Formats: sequence, C-alpha cells, structure tokens
Amino acid sequence: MSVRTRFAPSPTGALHIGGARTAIFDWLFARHYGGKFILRIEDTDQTRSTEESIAEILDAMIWLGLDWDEGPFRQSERLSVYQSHVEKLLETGKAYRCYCTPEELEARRKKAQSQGKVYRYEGKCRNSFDRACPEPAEGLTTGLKSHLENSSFAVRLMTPEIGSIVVEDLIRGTITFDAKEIDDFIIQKTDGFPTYNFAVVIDDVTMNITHVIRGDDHIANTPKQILIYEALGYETPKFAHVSMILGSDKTKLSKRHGATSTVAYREMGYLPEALVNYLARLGWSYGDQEVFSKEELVEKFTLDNVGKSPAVFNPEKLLWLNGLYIRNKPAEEIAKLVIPFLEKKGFQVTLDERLIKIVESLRERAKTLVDFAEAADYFFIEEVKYEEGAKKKFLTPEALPIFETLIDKLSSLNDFTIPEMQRIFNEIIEERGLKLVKVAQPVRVALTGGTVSPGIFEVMDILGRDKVIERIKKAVSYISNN
RNA sequence: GGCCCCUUCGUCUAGAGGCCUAGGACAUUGCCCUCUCAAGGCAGAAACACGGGUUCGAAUCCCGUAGGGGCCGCCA
Repeated sequence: MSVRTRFAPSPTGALHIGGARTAIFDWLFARHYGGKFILRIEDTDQTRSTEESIAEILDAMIWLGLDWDEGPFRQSERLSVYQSHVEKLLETGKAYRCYCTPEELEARRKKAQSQGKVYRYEGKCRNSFDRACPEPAEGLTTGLKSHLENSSFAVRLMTPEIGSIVVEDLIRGTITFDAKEIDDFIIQKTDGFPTYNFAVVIDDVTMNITHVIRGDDHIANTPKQILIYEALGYETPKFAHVSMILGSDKTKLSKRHGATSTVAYREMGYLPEALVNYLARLGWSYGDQEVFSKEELVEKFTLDNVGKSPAVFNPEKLLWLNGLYIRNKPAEEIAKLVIPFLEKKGFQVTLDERLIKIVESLRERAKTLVDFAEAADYFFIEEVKYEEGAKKKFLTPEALPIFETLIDKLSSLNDFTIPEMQRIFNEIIEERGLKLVKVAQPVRVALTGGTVSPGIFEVMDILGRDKVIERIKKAVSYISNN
C-alpha cells in the first residue's frame, strides 16, 4: 500500500511552530514517497476548540505550502464512526461501561497522589452487572429503558494486566512498556464523544494511515493506542516520534521564548520557504547542506536522517536563512511581498520598476520584510526627517559648499545617470582633495535622513533628479538656519 | 514520585569501530573589500556529559551515573 500520512492538530489555538515542523515532516514524507497527506482537525474537545483556530491553522498550512490531499476532516463530524466502534468493543466484551463519576475518580486520584502513588483506575466497573446485560433488553418498560439510556457512563477499554506492549519506532527503535502501567482508560466520554486516544486510532484506521509521524510527547500514548488497534483487530501503522522543539532554556518552546505561532512569522516578515527550510533542518539533516528548496527537501527527506535529540529553536539562524531567501528570490517577487508591509506603514505603493529598483538596492540589507519596509521609508515620504546624531555630524557648515556645487552640477547634467553622478562626485573630491566618504555621507543624510543606506548613487538614481536636488536644497537651508 | 525519551562547539548538526589533529552552518572575534550599512572573502576561538567495560583500536558498541525533557485527565 502506498504511503499515507496525516497531520492532526487540535484547534485550541494557533498553529504552533512545533506543530508546523511536524506537519512539514509528515508532508515531506508523503511527498517523498509519492503518497498522500491528510489533514485532520482533532476537535473533540468541545470546550476548547474554536472555529477561529481552525481557520488560522488552515491559513498557516497554505502559507507554508503544505497542501493536503484529503480533508480537512473533523472529528466532531465523525461521531457515529467512533460510536459504532465503541459498540463493537462493548459487544465483544473488550470494553465496558463505567459509572464512576468524575468526582469520585478525582477523589481517588488525589488520595493516591497524597500517598505518593500514581493513580490507575482500579477496575471498579470492570466486573459489574452491566457487562452481563450490556443493552437494555427488548420488552423493558419504556421508563426503565430510558433510565438506563440516560444514566451517564463512560466507556473504558479492558486492558491486559500482564505482559508488555512494544512500540517499534522508526526513529527510536524498540520501546517497551509494561502492561501494568496501563489502566483501563476511557475511550468514550460521558457526553458520547470519543477520547483523544480512541478517536486517533479510529481515524488512522479508517483513513488508512500507514505512517504516524508526530511529536514525541505522544510516545506515552502509543501503547494505549496499540491496545485499541489490537482490541479492534486492526493492524497498527508504523510509528515515528520526532523530538520536540525547545526554547533557549531547553524547556518546551512557549510564548516566553518569543513568537510560537506560525502566522506570527508571516507578520514579522519571514518568507515561508525560509521557515520551512529552517524547520526542516531542525531535527533532520542531509550531510552538511543547509539550504534546501522545497523540491530538494521532498527529494532528500527520509526518516533515516531524522535525529532523536530535541532541538533548541534558534531565531538567529532563521533570520540568516530568511535574509538569504530575500536576497536570492527574484526582485519582482520580493516587491510583491513587501507591498503589504509598506502599505501598513501608510505608504501608497504600486508594483512598478521603481519598486523593483528599491528592492534590489535594499534587499541585501534586510533580513525580514519588516526590516525592508522600515529601511525604505525615505523613498516614500515627502519630507526627510534627520536623525539626531546624523544631522549633528554631517549637516555642518563644511558641507555647505559641497552641497552647493552639487546642486549646480546636478542641475546642469544632461543625463541623470549613475556614471554621470559618479563623474560629478569625482570632480568634487578632486577639486577639494577629499575622500569620497566626506561627500557621500553628508549627501546620504540629506537624502535619507540617516547614515545608513544603499550606495549613494543608487539612492540618487531611485529618488530622481528633482527629489535629490530638492532634498539637498533643504539640507542647505537647514544648515543655514542652525 | 512512576514510566518513557534524549545527551558531539553557545545553537542546529556531520559522524554507522580505524578516513577525527572531530567536519559544516548560525552566532561570535579579527582582517580584507568599501561612500555608510549590509552582503561577500579570508582567518580564529569553540564540543564528543561523566565513569566503567568490550576491542589491537571507541564520539561511534555494552553497562552504570549524572543532567535535561516528556507523559502520567471523561485535554488533545
């Protein structure tokens, strides 16, 4: 059978960066082997699941370019599937109804904990009368029948008391659990919803999932799930548990460490291919290679090169990769991407040759699209604002004669081209015996307001003669008045 | 506490018993380039958690120890 993987987030918040990495591995694995990738929403928690989260997760998946072949399926729409499987288990005596109340259970758990013990369900309802009479028999008075149907119960799986459960993990090898560690856990809640472990198994079975690739926080669930497969008589899929992503202090990555939501990275000006590249390399490697296109990842990704140890999320490396992608992507595409960021700053922008020139000049100084938009403001605002230190240092009386001859020479220029500008600057520095920097810096401040920008001729070229002269004149009057 | 997982430079990692004087990348330091800042180039500092085995030989295999992490719900 061909490979089928799935990504199954629970919609209780944004798509976490760690979830995104898992999704990438699942997607890559499916694509590498020419299989199918299925998206499934685990929304059986009625109180915590939200529509907004679902929308955001889908949005993030699309942004990352992780297209799915089937789904998104929702567990909440598959209740009857779970229930029929529970029925089957009840009929075959592999599961039983439990009438213990959550309060009772909680009290027993507390008591065990206070004695320093782990609480495991002791099987109180395991041998109750209920098993012998699983269904309200025909002919009961309607009153009694509805009483039985309405009395609330959960359903527990009857688990083996001795033996061991073995997980063959594609990444970690054999992991063995003692059956004693696993109690008769609940597979269907009082509200009729399946519990997570049960729903996962039923879904993976009915969706013919061949490889379950997920976070290693699920390792402890795996023996329980295997027990469900066995009770139902189904074959288990292959399991592969990927290590988690940690924060800089080596604890589970959380908001404390910075942004953890995937779409937050879009807002911070990251390119999806950079994030995917970064995340794929977190826990997976291919020799010494660091940069991979999506196609290359698909071609080269296998579980063989996935490491076992948890990885610390390193924002600097992501930033570096993002800068790399910004520098290497066609300028026109960067231009398109940067427009919303410029608009957010209140600039009117259109995708034209000028914008592309701006991209070409600024891209290698920007590590994110936000950086870019910030560095580009002097190309869009009317009035240049001088930075405090910059004007103090460079807009001085010594700059006046330079500015004045510059205005002269630029005005009389036939062609306002970069070689011509260079010629003029050379004339000035030769006449005055200056270094280029002595001219370029004051001009830079006059044109951009700061001391950092692309090459001065590029800036002049983009601004155009009128703006350049206008801004130099403004600097002249600023110096004269101060 | 119980169970499970993990352990090579600060970080991501290469490493499948001799190729290791442990390689690459980010970050970091210095130099070069240079109109500023970047980008780029060159050079440097920086790691096999510890202790026992096995072996002629161990970062690689085994066993302990220590440290870190995860899970222990009618949450997913």
